[in-house]
Amino acid sequence: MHMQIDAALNRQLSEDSDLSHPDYVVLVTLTAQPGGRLRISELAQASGWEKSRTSHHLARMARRGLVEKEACESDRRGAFVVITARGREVIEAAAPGHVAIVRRLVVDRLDTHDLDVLARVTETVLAALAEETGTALAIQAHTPVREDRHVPPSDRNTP
Amino acid sequence: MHMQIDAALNRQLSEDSDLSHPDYVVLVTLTAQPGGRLRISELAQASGWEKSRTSHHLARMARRGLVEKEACESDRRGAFVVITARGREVIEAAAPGHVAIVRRLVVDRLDTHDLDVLARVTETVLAALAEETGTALAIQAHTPVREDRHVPPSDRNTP
DNA sequence: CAAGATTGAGGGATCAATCTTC
DNA sequence: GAAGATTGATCCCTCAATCTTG
Repeated sequence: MHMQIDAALNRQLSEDSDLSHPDYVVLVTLTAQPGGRLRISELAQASGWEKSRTSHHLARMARRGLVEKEACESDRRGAFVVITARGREVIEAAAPGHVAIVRRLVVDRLDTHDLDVLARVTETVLAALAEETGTALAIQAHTPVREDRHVPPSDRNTP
Repeated sequence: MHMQIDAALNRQLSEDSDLSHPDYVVLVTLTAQPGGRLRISELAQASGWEKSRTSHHLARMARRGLVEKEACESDRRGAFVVITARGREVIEAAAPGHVAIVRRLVVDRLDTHDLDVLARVTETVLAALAEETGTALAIQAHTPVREDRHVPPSDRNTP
């Protein structure tokens, strides 16, 4: 199921915009940040990716002008990623369609109880994963399902 | 959550055996078949993969001696995949550890009610996906969760 | 032309090694 | 030595194009 959902999201995104699903995750995370700026390792943590994957992906996105890197003054090992103006344009154009398909495929099909169970199951399994792998961090909270559940369809189009 | 589960399964498999998660899916599907033999397009359908992905993956597995291809008499466009003796050895060695981690991470953490909800949610979303993409087939039933739920842990180690 | 399957190119993801700064 | 990040190799996956048989 997850495989097919992800395929559908990728398809929708690359038809309507020029973004992959990972691109979308990065841009949404950055727009949620003051200044659209984040330490690279924090972005990695927020999106649940490895350092290496994050680095490769940001390199590709920088090449396309969606983000830029900035040196960090206080810790000269580190770096920031910043969303560009073009990045903002693209994500703003892509968001409504993306949100719509997530609703169409999942949120609108399930009732309150199902969504509660899903939320709980997710937390349980993430806890199990954390135990399993020592201390795998399991932070992941882009669209808090439980909070916008009762908003009427017409008013709901934020990422 | 799915991302982390899949990463954990891949990690476990490549530590304990020499298989990736997709490798495992192919081998389990084949062993469930009389003669360990299946038409390539049926394997694609059973595993929920595209033709192209299936073809590429089988090519890699054939190169490693896990499966072989056979011509089809009745329809000379088609072909069969067959699991090799070595393929059987490998999957039999890998299965118990794989089953164990799935239990540890998911099945043993959830109660009957949660698993029922999950099963229903999965069907609902797959139905939505089928609508969305025209007629996406959504067959996927390797380990029917609902049927082995009450077997005591010690007796449960079939893929 | 449609169905079964393969191929090649290109993005995506992981691992191990590396480089720099703390 | 450890933390922040990058690199290169390699496998995985998708898309579009192709080849062959029905």
